[in-house]
Amino acid sequence: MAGVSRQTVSRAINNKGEISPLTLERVMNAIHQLGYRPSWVARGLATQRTRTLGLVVPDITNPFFPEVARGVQDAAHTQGYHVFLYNTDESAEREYQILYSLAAQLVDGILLFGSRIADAELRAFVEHYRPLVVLNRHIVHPGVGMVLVDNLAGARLAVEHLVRRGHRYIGMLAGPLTSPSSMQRVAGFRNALAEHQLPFQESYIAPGPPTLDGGRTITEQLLRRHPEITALLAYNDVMALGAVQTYRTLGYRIPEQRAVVGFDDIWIAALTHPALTTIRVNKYEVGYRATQCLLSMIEDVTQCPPAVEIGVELVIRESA
Amino acid sequence: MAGVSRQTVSRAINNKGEISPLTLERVMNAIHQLGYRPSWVARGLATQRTRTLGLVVPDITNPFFPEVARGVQDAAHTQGYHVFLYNTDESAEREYQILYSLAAQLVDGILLFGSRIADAELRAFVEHYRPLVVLNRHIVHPGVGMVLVDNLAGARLAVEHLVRRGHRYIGMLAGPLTSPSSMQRVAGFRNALAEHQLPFQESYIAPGPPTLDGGRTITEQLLRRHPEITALLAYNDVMALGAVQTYRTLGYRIPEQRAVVGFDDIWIAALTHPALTTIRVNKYEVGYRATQCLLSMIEDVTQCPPAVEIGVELVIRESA
DNA sequence: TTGAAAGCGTTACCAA
DNA sequence: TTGGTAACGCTTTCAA
Repeated sequence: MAGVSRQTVSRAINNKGEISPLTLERVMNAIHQLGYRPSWVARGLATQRTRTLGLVVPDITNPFFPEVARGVQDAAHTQGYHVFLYNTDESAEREYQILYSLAAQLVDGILLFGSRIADAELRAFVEHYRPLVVLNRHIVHPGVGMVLVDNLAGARLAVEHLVRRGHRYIGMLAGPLTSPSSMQRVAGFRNALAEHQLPFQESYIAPGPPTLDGGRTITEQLLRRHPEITALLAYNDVMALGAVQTYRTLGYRIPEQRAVVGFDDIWIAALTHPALTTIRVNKYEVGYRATQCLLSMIEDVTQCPPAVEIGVELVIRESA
Repeated sequence: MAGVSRQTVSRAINNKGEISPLTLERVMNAIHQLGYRPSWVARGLATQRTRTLGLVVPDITNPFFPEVARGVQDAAHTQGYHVFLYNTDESAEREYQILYSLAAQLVDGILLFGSRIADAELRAFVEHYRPLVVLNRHIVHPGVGMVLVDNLAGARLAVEHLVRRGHRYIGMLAGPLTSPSSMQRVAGFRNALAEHQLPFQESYIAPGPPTLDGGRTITEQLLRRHPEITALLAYNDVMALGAVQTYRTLGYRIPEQRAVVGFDDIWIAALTHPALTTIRVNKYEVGYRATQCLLSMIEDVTQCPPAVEIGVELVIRESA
């Protein structure tokens, strides 16, 4: 319709110069009139780039991840990238399936949050496939980006706050032992207790599933074994909510008799009663900066900074 | 490596018969050893099908949508489809951008939730593009699937419950006037008041943004204008939470003096204090069945049933 | 049961 | 500044 070769049309669309303003205009007109849209697929085949990212999370229904996803989407969108979403349900097998289905030249890069797969395997994957960004794991390897939440500092902030409120016997509702984030928060908790020379026994740290119910039952156990404990740091807000429920049904007043600090500051934390004192993690930023890191690696594998650090903040509300 | 033509390899991969068990095995062995994965992109170009869906929501951060998304993912996954996620932020312009970027042969079908685009435009889009499923909109057109939540029944259930609790003056915190779901819930509210011959004024229905803050301020207004109102039906749980907050800061006891019923039954509704009495919408089912409908249309445009109906249920907790 | 050739819609490379 | 030709990696069609 514009009377030019398809090559010229290609030049017009991608406008990387080398085309006269006149033909450019003619081509653009034709494109408009025809409602022509270049095929993403054909382009992908020709360039070996799809401008597509894969976002892999344990469960988008987990209140931590929607905001992360939003950050990813927004960052991806500014560069014209599309985002695939996947849920692993914490299953390593499912994670493998997803990873290897993505390996079929579907995406240019992957955001892998809450991964269960071993470091070595991830390295191998990256070697003959595409760049990857992981959350809260330390894997130094070209093609692997890291986003690290300052979990150590977060746990310390929480403990310090509790100490200031006069608590001496503090327990921790740890998450799953397989979760690196949980292990980091536990480490921070340990350090902080030691720094303040607070009483400590190994059994002050009680691991469990990072759910409401997990929080409830672990709190009961801890209460039975260590009635001296008056304050709890939870692996995440959901567990903290469970702890609050247990304390309340047992008749404890919060925060006067028992105190609970959560972690993450999910949206609900401000709306419960009592509202949760917690360590805020900027989830949107996690997603946004992870994506920036990934995109820069897609341009050039050596580009991503060694690690993206995400700060953390104490939010004082009512539960402590 | 298997000593056969690529055609035979193709046959082996797609195993639609016409291949001897022996060669099949030889090919499969080679595939395994080489770690070969057929290119999604090349396949898409050849078949004009990407086995990919687009999920468009206002905001994945809105607690209604993660569960919907999960339903979509799960349904898509059973058929080997991948899912793109997009946020419109309720902007019609952004919605257009997304739709037309998807029109570049990227996806085989689209799930459009919370759309702001006019019916006619959607029909036009479907005509020269791909099938589409919409939520809570009535568009009868080949290639358009509908998922309809029974908002009318939901509002009736809520009003009946309030009446049973002795309320006569009932107001409604409506959502945005542009939202079809909100309008349906308002219509159900109107009907129910009429059925029970309850007092009604047009200003008993107060529209506002479907946010916590919207709920708060609309409740204040309503309280000032109509102090006789003792019970509220909210467009969604978030607004209901806002209403609860306003009532509590004003010193009303809930549910003794003032009652609030929400809508949707988002995850948080059970965890607030008081826990929210609400109308449950099975969000996972919305996503799952919408996707089933879409997938059947992708196979054959005439396949989707005229409308997928999603039932609704009264969940009695503490706020009413 | 297998293979050869063409085609899917773009971009890359080189020549004009 | 433009166009011709050859990829890109599959599937489809038809012939052997």
